[in-house]
Amino acid sequence: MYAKVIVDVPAKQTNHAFDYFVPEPMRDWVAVGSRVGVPFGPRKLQGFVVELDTQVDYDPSKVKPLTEVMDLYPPLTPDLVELAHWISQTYVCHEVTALQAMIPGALKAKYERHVKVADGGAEGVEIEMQADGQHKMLLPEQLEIIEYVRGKGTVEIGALLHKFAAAGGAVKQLIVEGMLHEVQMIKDRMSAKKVLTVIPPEQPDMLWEWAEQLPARAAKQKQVLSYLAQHPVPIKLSELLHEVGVSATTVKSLAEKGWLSIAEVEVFRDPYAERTFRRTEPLPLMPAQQAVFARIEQAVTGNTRQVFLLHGVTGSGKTEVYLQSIQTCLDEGREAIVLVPEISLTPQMVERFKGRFGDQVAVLHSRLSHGERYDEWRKIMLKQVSVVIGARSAIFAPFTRIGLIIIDEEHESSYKQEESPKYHARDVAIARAGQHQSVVVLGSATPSLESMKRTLRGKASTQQLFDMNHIQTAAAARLPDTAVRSSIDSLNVPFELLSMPTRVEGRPLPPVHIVDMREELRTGNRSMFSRPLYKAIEERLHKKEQTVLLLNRRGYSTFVMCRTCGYVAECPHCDISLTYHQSSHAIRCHYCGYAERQLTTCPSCSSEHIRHFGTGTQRVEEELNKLFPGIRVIRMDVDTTREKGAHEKWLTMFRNRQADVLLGTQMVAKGLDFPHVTLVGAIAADTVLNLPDFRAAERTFQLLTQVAGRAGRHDLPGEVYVQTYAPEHYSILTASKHDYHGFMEKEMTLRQLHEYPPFYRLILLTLSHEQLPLLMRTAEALAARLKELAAEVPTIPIEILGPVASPIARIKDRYRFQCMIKYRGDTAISGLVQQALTLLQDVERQHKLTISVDVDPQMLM
DNA sequence: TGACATCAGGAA
DNA sequence: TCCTGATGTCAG
Repeated sequence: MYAKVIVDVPAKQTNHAFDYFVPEPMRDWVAVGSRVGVPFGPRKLQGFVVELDTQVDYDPSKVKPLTEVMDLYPPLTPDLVELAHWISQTYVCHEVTALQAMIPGALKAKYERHVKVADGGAEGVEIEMQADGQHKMLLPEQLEIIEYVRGKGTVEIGALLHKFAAAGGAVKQLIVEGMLHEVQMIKDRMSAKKVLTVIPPEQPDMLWEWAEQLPARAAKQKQVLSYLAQHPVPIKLSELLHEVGVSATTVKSLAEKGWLSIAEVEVFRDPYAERTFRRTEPLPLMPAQQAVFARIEQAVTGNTRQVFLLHGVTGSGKTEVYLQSIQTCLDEGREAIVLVPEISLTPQMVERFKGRFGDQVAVLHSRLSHGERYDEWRKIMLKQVSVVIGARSAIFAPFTRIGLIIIDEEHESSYKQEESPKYHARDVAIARAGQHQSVVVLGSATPSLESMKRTLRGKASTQQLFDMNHIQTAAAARLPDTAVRSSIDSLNVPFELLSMPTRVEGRPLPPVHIVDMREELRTGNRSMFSRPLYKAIEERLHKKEQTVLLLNRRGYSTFVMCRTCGYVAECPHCDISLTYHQSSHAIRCHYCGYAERQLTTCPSCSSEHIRHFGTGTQRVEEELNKLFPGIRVIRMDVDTTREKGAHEKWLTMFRNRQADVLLGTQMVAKGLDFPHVTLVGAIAADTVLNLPDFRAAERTFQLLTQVAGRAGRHDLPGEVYVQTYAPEHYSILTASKHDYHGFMEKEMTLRQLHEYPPFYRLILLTLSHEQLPLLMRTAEALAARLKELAAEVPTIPIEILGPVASPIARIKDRYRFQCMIKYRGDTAISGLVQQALTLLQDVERQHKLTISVDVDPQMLM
């Protein structure tokens, strides 16, 4: 039997499966999805089995055997292996990169090189016979090294070199001469946590008898035996010691007598072990919820692939619909995956799922430690759970019978991974649903334009409006050979729109007041709080109600500027201004980590009038304290929530009304639900609007809608204040009227007019290199090649834009240039990109030029 | 990617 | 002639 293996070398030349022989004893263990150790040239590497076969095309005499199987159970399912291939094709990345993204970081291979004393080598003698018959004298330090290694068994090379650094090349020489044998090891970064556990005998009654046999002075041992006789179940050693009040030796001596056994038992690091979740029952559904649920239920029980786009206003009860849909899925004996944006994976959210499904739920998010994350993942793999809730990468949960995939806040850009593989979890979800014939529910109060457009397909009236651009599959067939090989599809599945236009129990959406900050300035208010918002906050303080304030950090300046000459501190390695960090009194670069002391004088004009603009939230907090002495403010931003559990701590405090104001960035806009919040203020609603991004209006609309949704969700009515310098902008106007459709229509028209997604698709290619001329030449060559290739596919209009300097033209002393491919239709053309990239292969390697490909980019940086 | 072979050029 | 660094090639 042979295995095709993708090896752990992310390079173009090795981006294909290699054949290995599977030795007889391993056959029962190796499967598609197994992690294996393989010899690769002179090295030993980790790889993933992607196929098993009885024969090979390659010269069988050159095929090497697998050296080890890393796991008892393959960490990937065959469908994930197939999906990895689809991802590597669709998003233009190496296949290992995609495979690697599917397993927890704890299983990432760590390569270690060890040495041991060679068999029969240097058996305590000073003279060793060489193969060529020569006698060689070993130097004293070499002997010392050999004795050291012999004593330890095996020693890691780095450690050995370090210890015997003084002996010069002695270690290396010993390896070359064959005295020391090199062993390459592949290790996991993390292993299952094991705990010493005491296991009572099969017949607990015996314990009493044995206790009798013990001499009277062995009182402690007797205590242990009687405890176990009363509780004849396995117990952690540490727990037993604590309960009975004895030492480990006591228990060990009992184990030596064979009366009980001590074993290492795997345990799960459960981050929620300390918590109990109040069990909840399904709530009665409102008519709109009921209608939506019925449709989903029908699809789930019908076992068909179907993608629903659920448009539900904030507070319309989407979560309850999710919960009941999952229940249906579980009743069908299938599993469910729930994706939420990292930022809204709050304790509140987890609580709702744990409350309904208890131990059936695994939770995956970035705040877990490596070990916790690994253990949650293993629960999924070992089928101990059937629901997983997590951020983006939870889409790769190794389930085998997926019935339902839910993506909450479908429009969130955090579903797009910014590093390779640059996949979009929404599209991966649809692809995976195709493999399992499962249902996908995309939920949002503000569905993305991409998703919205896909609900309109095939409807004549809207088709006209939005000019659906169907590319026939025949055209796809003429694409460059590597275009789409996989049977998986994701891009051509139409969505069905479901909607829940009202809040539960008929609660009104809160009124939104737009405050024109230009007007405030004109009438002499230079504070960041407008008079209406100031009054509103004052009123809440009076009535002991709570306020949520949102400051959009993105696009908000935190730079350092000289007020005399206008000098702005910039990073010497990147073309970006340095940001001020109040906590460390330093100014630093976001991209490369460069930092310097806070300036006291201007390096350009020596003026002392330096203005350090602190992070936006800090400034707002200061101002709040100044305006409302004694106000209790909780500030939530990257600085205050870095610590583990900090997020939860602040929110609990706010819920318990230990603060009047919750001030924060994006993270306060998502999914939070506090009954006493009656006022929501957006301090600077239009900061995003000014970014050079075609999605700026959409982002602004989404954010305002989300944050407005935090007010008045319970019995107390709420209101919202939006401060802006662009009060007439349609994204702000429509958001203030809760008018999603109005916004959508306007934005669709504009996107089409300007030839942006979702009418056109984009692929962003970014090249970077230290030397500008070489970079520019290469970028030009790439663009030219792309144009050539594009001309060969006349059925699809493909436009090549650029090359131009990237918006951030230099990062870490490397210049950056980008090309944009813009094309119509829903056909993947990544094959074309792959072809063009082969042209640059040698430049890439020789001159260390890097190219990054981003299919359907979310950020155009 | 990284281990190794091969080659060119400088120092001894 | 040896050593060093650059460049090229290959991996089952």
